[in-house]
Amino acid sequence: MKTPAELTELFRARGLKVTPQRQAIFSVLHGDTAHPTAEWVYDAVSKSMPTISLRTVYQTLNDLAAMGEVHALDLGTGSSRFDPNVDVHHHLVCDECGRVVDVYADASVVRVPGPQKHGFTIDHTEVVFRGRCPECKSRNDQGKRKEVNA
Amino acid sequence: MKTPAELTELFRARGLKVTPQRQAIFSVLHGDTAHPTAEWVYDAVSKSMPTISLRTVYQTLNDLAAMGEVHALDLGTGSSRFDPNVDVHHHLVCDECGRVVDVYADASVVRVPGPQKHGFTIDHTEVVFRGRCPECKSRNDQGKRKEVNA
DNA sequence: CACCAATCAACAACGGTTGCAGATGAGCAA
DNA sequence: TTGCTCATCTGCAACCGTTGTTGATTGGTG
Repeated sequence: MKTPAELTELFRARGLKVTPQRQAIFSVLHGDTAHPTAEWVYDAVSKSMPTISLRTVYQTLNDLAAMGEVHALDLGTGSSRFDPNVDVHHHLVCDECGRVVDVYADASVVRVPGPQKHGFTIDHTEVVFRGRCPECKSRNDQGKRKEVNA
Repeated sequence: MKTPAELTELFRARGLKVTPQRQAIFSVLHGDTAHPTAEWVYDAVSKSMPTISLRTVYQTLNDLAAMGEVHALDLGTGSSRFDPNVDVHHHLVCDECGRVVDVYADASVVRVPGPQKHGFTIDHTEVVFRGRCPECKSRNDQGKRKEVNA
């Protein structure tokens, strides 16, 4: 994603005001790879700006999404995730804790066979790899051992 | 998905009662390819059984999902879709109207490069092709013509 | 430096889904 | 068939993530 300074320019260029709240959100997002929820961003920004409202966070995240500077993801983890990485990429999701990591893989090799297209125009292809992250795996192993011992 | 008769057996085998409500839901789902929401199933069942509650529909759909007889899909269309097709397959989604159609394509050709796995174990790969269905395309074309003429 | 639209925070509303409590009825035994 | 008992059903309220609304506040332009 763009730097906070670049986003500041972009907002100004669009006639949007650059408030301290928005700047705080820019800097929280910058370099983030954890695919945060709105709530998570709210908590993070609240640390340095306790008076910010969750509503403002949603507003700014939606503005950024509308400008294409972040992507909103729905990965079935309950709430939307916001992805500051706007390069073409895919996701690896832990079905247990919801952790999401970026994956660069070539999805153009999967094609819809013509007869199955039903006349659709396909804009893009999303690939979601689902499984377990190492942390959840080891937690499960402990659980299993306990069960066996019990 | 299994036939209503087979599902009846399955429920009985599991000690679950087979109520008229459940049977009505089985027969609505059987052969359905539209990936209905709970609300849609509720409306359909209500036609023949006007007193059924939405709560019961959710309950039965969740039971079926827990038994693996339907899959719950979250495709970012607002509400969960229930898919009676439990074969391995993927989906083509219209970003405009939310229509979903099944796609049989080999996704095993997309792999996560080892270094990007972060220690995850990958259970399965979901591919979502996004675009426009023919109906929405033609509706848009009309809109565009109007704009141009206006 | 003043003005006014844009933004803010707090609150209520919203849609989808689930928890709850009392009424109902499926399945079993006699 | 009849009656018993517990799972299920229904209707309602609560819940969660998100968005609309409102008056108060604030930033940027002239």
